[in-house]
Amino acid sequence: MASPSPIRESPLQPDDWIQAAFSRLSAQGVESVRIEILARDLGSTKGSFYWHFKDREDLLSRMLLQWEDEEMRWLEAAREVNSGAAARWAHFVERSANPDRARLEVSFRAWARRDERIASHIAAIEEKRRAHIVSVLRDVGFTPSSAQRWSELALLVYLGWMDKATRDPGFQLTGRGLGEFLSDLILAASAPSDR
Amino acid sequence: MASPSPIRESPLQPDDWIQAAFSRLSAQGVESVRIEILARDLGSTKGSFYWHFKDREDLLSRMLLQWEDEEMRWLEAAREVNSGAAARWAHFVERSANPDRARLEVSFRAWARRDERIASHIAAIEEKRRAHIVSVLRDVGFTPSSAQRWSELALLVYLGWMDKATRDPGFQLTGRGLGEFLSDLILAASAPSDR
DNA sequence: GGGACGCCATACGTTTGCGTATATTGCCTG
DNA sequence: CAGGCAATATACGCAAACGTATGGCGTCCC
Repeated sequence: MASPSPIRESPLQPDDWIQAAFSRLSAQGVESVRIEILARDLGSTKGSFYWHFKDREDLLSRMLLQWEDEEMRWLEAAREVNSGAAARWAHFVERSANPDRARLEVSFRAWARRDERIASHIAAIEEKRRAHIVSVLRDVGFTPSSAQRWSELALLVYLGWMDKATRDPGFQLTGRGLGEFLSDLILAASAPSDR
Repeated sequence: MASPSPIRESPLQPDDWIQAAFSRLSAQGVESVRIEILARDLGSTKGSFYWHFKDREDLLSRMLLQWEDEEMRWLEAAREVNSGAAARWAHFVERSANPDRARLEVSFRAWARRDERIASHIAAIEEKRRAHIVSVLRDVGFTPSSAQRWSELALLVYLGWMDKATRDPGFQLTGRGLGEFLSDLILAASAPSDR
């Protein structure tokens, strides 16, 4: 678990540490991101770590920044795609339904619950995601207010799906995927036209 | 945080320790359930703890059992209430929407993600909860298969709501409550009659 | 070929938490 | 009022992690 290649040759980059830390974070939560463990995973020692990072906090904050940055960039990019609403929706759902990504996000969210700093970053991402969904729903003909309401619901379903999918591994396989859940929801929402 | 009354008089009961531990678990996760911290919270010392418990594992497993037991009992009882479906639904939602309960459950779920043992207990509760929702939906006229589908969705919304409500405290207040979310969902589900 | 510096290893001191072992205290009972 | 036991306090040894300090080793550059 999380020891990708004990054989190493060239100098370790900060990003190698960050990747190893992501791996731990995903699998076991922030608490398990331990410097000397990462060092073992990378076949190195703390000496290397403290050369690249000031301390553990430094690592953690770089992790947050990197993750947030990627999420934000993706959402930016997804907004500017000018294919149809259906395609933009599919695009969003496909990325969101990725189990590895879900595991990582769930771990960030758990972390956020114990650290106010993290929580605000999560909130920002969430808000951007919601705006994205709203724009898709509006393109499909939802009224502004119903787009708001249903985007909130869709996000709750998304959150719930991440929780469940990351706890029992069989869920994504045997059950229905996130896409189907959200489709059901949106179809139902579209049926009574407004409300 | 979590130091209810540093003044103590009569002998500490095992349950006092368990309650203090629940408090920590809710606020900061399992990792923060530390014997010597609980002792401080209770104005006591480890000596007392190890008289009542074998070790930390003992405490943790008793916590799980107690929580599971209460959830299960409640669900049993809720099933046998013979008021109308609407009342049973309201009953369920009211209990589920409790923020403190949500915080505790969310912490158990995070714990479950790192411990297979816990996960199976959570799964059992989840399953029972789903059965309860299915029975309500059926009473309201859903077909068996649509009751199944919509119960799954309702549970995802529930999970998502717990996640969100426990991360930003303003959410339960300014936004809509869990009840409204679920009502929207169920109303939408009822409209196109079947599917 | 000898510094200088980038990168890592090792050794150290400290804190925190676990679990055990051994007092200590207060009450209850004979 | 002397034990005895329930309940807790204190003291200890141990392990994991942190962060620092310092030593070693290769490479490049003059």
